[in-house]
Formats: sequence, C-alpha cells, structure tokens
Amino acid sequence: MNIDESIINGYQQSHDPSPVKRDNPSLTKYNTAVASGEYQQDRQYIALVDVNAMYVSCERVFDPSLHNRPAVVLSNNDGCVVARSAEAKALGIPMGYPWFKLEATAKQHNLVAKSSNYELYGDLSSRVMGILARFSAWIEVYSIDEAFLGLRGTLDELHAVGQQIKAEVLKLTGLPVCVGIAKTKTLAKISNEAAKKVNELGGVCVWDRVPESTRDHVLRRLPVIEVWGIGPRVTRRLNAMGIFTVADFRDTDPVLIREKFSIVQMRTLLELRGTPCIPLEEAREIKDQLIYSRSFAERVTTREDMEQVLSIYAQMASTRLHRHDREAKVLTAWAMTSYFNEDQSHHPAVTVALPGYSADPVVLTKAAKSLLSKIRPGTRYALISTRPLRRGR
DNA sequence: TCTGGGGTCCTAGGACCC
DNA sequence: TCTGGGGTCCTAGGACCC
Repeated sequence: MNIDESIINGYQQSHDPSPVKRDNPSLTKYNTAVASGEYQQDRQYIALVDVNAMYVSCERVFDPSLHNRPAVVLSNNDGCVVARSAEAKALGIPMGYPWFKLEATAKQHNLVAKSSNYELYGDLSSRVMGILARFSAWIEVYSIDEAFLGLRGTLDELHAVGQQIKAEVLKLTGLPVCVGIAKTKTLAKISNEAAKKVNELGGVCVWDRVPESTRDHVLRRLPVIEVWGIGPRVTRRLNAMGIFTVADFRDTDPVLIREKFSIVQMRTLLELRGTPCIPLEEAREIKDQLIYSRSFAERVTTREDMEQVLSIYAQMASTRLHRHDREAKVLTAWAMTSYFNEDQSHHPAVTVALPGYSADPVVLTKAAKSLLSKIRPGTRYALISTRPLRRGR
C-alpha cells in the first residue's frame, strides 16, 4: 500500500496534546508516561461517551412524568424539534420538524413538548464531564452531550470501565449514557451508535470485543453517510464512484481518496482501518469566531428592511463580543434564501477587515451594511448572520 | 530587465459536526 | 407551509517579502 505515511505521522506528532493539568489522582502517572515516551501505549483506546437524547433526558431528570412516553424539546421560539426521546423517534418525528405540524400527532400519541432550557442543559453537562474526568486524565469535551476519553486495558477491563461510567453517570445525574470504545475516534463513534441501537450490548460497545464477522457484517450494511466526517456532499460523490457502504469506503485506496477529496477523508478512511489519525485535543478556552444568526419570521425582500436587520444583528454581535470581553478584526455578513426556495437560491456574503480590533456597534454595523450592495431586491431572504472573527488583545 | 524558490498572511468558499 | 443556532477545519489563490 502506498500511503504517504509522513503526512499522517507528521500530523499526529504536531497535534499531540500536552499533558493536562487536572485535579486527578492518576495525573502523576500520566505525566510520567508522557515524559518516558510511554504515552502512545497510555492511550491505546478511545471511549466516546454520549448522553442519550440529551435535552429530553435533562427535562426528565426534573419531570419524571416525561418518562416512558414520547417527548421532544423545541428550539428557541418553540419553532421546531431539536431533541427527541426514543419513543418520539419511534413515531418517526424527524429532527428539525416544525412543532405546529405535530399537534395532531401529539394528541393521538400522548406526545409532550418542552421549551428548551439551555442553562439547565449546560449545568448538567458540566456535572457529567466532571464525572467522566475521574475516569481519565485525558478527556476531550466534544459537545454539550459528548466527550472522548483516553483509556487503556484489556478488552474485558475496557468493557467493565464502560459499564462503570454508565452506572456512575446515571447514579449521580440521572442521565442515561452510551459508551463506545475503539482504537480510533471514528470507530469509537460507530461503536457508540452500536451501543445505542443493539439492546443486547447494554449501552456499552467495545469494538474489538465484538466478533470480527459481526463487525464486518455491520460495516457492510451501514451506509457510508453514517460515518463521522462523511456528509451528504461527499456521500453523493462516493456513490457515483460505486462506494455505498462503510466497508466499501474502508476498502478503497486511501491515496485515491486523498486525490479525489482531501486529507480529511483519507484520515477518516484510515481511522476505519484502526489507524489513529484524529488526535484527542483539549477543549480550547478561546473560540475563533462568534456568530449571531437568526431566521426571519417573515421573509425580507427590500433593501430598507435588510438594512435595518443588518444593523440590529451587528449590534447583537457587538453585545455578545462585549459580554465575552472580546474584539473582532474581521466581520462576515451573509444572507440566505430558504432551502425550500431553490429557484431563487442566493447566498450573498461579504467579509470586511475592520480598522483594527473592535467590538464597537457603530463600526460593526457599518461593516455589516456592505452586504447591501450584494442584495437582489425582490429576493426573499430567510436568514442573515454577522460573524465577527478573532479575538482582540 | 528578467527569472526563481520559498515562506507567510489574508480572503473566499466548501464541507462537516452537534 | 416550511427545517435552529452555533461552531471547526481544509483548500486554493493572491499579495507581499526575502
């Protein structure tokens, strides 16, 4: 096989996380391992821990009447569904479905909806992450409901740790989690999915502990779009090449994939073969960008309306920058027509370099208004965003 | 006047994730 | 009639410098 190994090795080396400083008893051992070069062995396996239907599960912690019945959580203005319980998924309710279209279903199936409460979810999330950090000094908080952990041990030990994590989080927070454990992040993701879907696994799946014939069977049946990092665009192109399942993709020449796509897809492919290419990273404390975006309740079609909206959104962005004590050097403003309005599809955008770092609403508004020159009057825009980039000082 | 290699920074656009 | 609101990473091309 003719893989350019230097790319992969170079990538791994340059992205190795530095030792984390945490209040953890195993930290000394961990740092010793790093110093002595035993680090590679120390992170032989990666666990992905994921809270099941996070938002709904959080609501259930404080409202037991939501248990054992279909429940959903709605987006900001109760517009559409952003989380579904297993029972709601079983009813076929898709993610992002508008709530007003579900009222008949709600009556018929005893479906209940809650408004979202992000403060609550954030609070429970921190508690979960705190518990997870006790199982490994090496943790990457990937999202509000997911974290990767570095683990080592025999397959049976790993399975036991997975069960312990699950039991501990449930006991201390009331939240159900599933655990997938494998040699790479991409396989850990797939294991986690398996842990969720296959009841016999009891919510914990150690990939290498599953019989090889079963693993192969799973990958031969799983559509390639199910892989972490492979989205709809790439899937369409892969399908055109005759690649339909995860196994098809895994068995393709990595060099061909890098040529046709990019290094990202090649890494994903190698990860499916068990070669770690996507390192664990500590969560960054400072974000690279801040976005303020909202869909319009009523479509915006005139220049005057657009001007007003740009001004308001730029000021909202300014407020957020102030709140985070940040300044921006660059601002991007964009507008989009609705996805369901393809004949008029238009996505104008401008990027403006600001005169130095700033969070001043006047400066941001002026910059955002440069989008106006790209607006086509009469087009029905559905969404507008401003995106200041980069922190100040 | 022409030619060259190598590096960094910036912008724009594409794709993906939860 | 109508599907949210955040984020990250990668690539290509141009400007500019030595």
